[in-house]
Amino acid sequence: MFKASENLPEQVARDIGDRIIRNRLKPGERILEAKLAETMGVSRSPLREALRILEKQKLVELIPRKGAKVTRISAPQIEWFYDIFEALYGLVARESAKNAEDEDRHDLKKALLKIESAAADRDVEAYYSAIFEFAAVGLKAARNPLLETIMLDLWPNNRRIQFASLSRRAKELPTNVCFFQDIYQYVINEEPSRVEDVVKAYARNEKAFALKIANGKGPWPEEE
Amino acid sequence: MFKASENLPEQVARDIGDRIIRNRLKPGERILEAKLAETMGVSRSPLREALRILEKQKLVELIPRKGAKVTRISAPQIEWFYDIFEALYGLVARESAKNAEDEDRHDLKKALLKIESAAADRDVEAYYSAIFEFAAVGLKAARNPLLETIMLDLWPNNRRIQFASLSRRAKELPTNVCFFQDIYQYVINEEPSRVEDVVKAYARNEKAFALKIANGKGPWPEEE
DNA sequence: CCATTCCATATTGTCGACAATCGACAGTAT
DNA sequence: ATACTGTCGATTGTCGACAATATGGAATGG
Repeated sequence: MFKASENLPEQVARDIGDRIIRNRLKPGERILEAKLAETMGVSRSPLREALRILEKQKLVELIPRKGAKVTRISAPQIEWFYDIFEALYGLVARESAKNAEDEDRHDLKKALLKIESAAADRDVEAYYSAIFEFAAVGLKAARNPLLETIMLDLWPNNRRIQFASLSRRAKELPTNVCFFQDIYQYVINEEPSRVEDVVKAYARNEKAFALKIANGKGPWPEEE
Repeated sequence: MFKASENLPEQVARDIGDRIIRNRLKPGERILEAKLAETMGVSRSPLREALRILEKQKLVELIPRKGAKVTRISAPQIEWFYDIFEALYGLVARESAKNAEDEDRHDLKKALLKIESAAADRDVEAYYSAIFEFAAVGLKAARNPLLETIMLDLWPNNRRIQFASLSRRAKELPTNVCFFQDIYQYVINEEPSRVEDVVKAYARNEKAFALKIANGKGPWPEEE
């Protein structure tokens, strides 16, 4: 089922994580090691390591001697997540504006163009792929590898929260594109505190949107 | 009464983590699973899980098929760490001031008293134990469990950085106590942005101190 | 003399089996 | 009826063995 060429636990983690993000594994659902391992054609050892990876990404909760559960995600968790996201991505933005090299600016421009074209096409999938790329470039430009690992670990959670609202976001895209244009411009002009403010505002905007969705109608079915 | 017997991987992780913090395992040093497992009288399975925990705490670096290495910690790493610490602890501080209950304020007062008495005694060990307690109370009061787990994972790294300078800190204690007195006062008065500023200033202060030590004389012997 | 290939060895990755522990349920005493 | 206790099946935790892979050094060819 999986190629042995690349790291097995990470592949398994990516697969399970994707199922969680796409809500095929429900919040609160228990994960049985033996069953999942057999389903995926691996033994329990790599599967258990995968669970540790997913715990680091806050997609599952590991309770000693009781097993793994998919983490819940509703209004409070969304607030918790975006508050952290705001603080950390504000830092990323500031440091990017301070430390970016020409190459980074070039990559950022490329990512911005992708965002713009995806938004113009109303292609939500491509749009999210593009903003991830944009974020990744910013992360690299910030020149803080520790921050980079933390943010990359948090990213699946971001995707997970956004996933539920994918269909409703099409009409919001043009508005959000402005944020990225501003961010790009301020990075180019090396205005750290400006770009920090914009990114934080963007995070608050995302938070409000996600909360509106979550409260309007629980898109994340609970299951014990 | 009796503490529920802890699970093995966490005990192993704490033991190894402590050795890293106290610099008995040197930065860059490779960790051999079989040897360490035998030394500690456990098999490789719990030891490998312990390594995953330590990776989450950024005390070791896990490289697939090449094993585990103790992470390096010198000037750049110190900057990376404290920049993140500043952003996140600023958030903790602000949220604490907003969300603290009477009980939290009471616990904070107790922790502050411990800090003050330890500082008066020039008891560096007790001082660090007390500021951890102070920080933990703040973490609880912030009412953001996600942030709490992230910060608690980062804490060993904080201790590790501070460890090298323990002996040189005795004379600095009274200065630092003022920070905590301010923090306490602003939390009590529910002034989120004030306490955020103070905590961030504290973080920058710690960063500068740690960098001074690190540059003055490399207290963290490297070893390949 | 240097680079390259190949091999022996050391080390990590994966597996299946067994032990320890948990949760549910039935049985018993009050 | 209720609370306690023992037992059983299901599930996680740990182990030792084996497979896959990396590392370092010797042999080979340029």
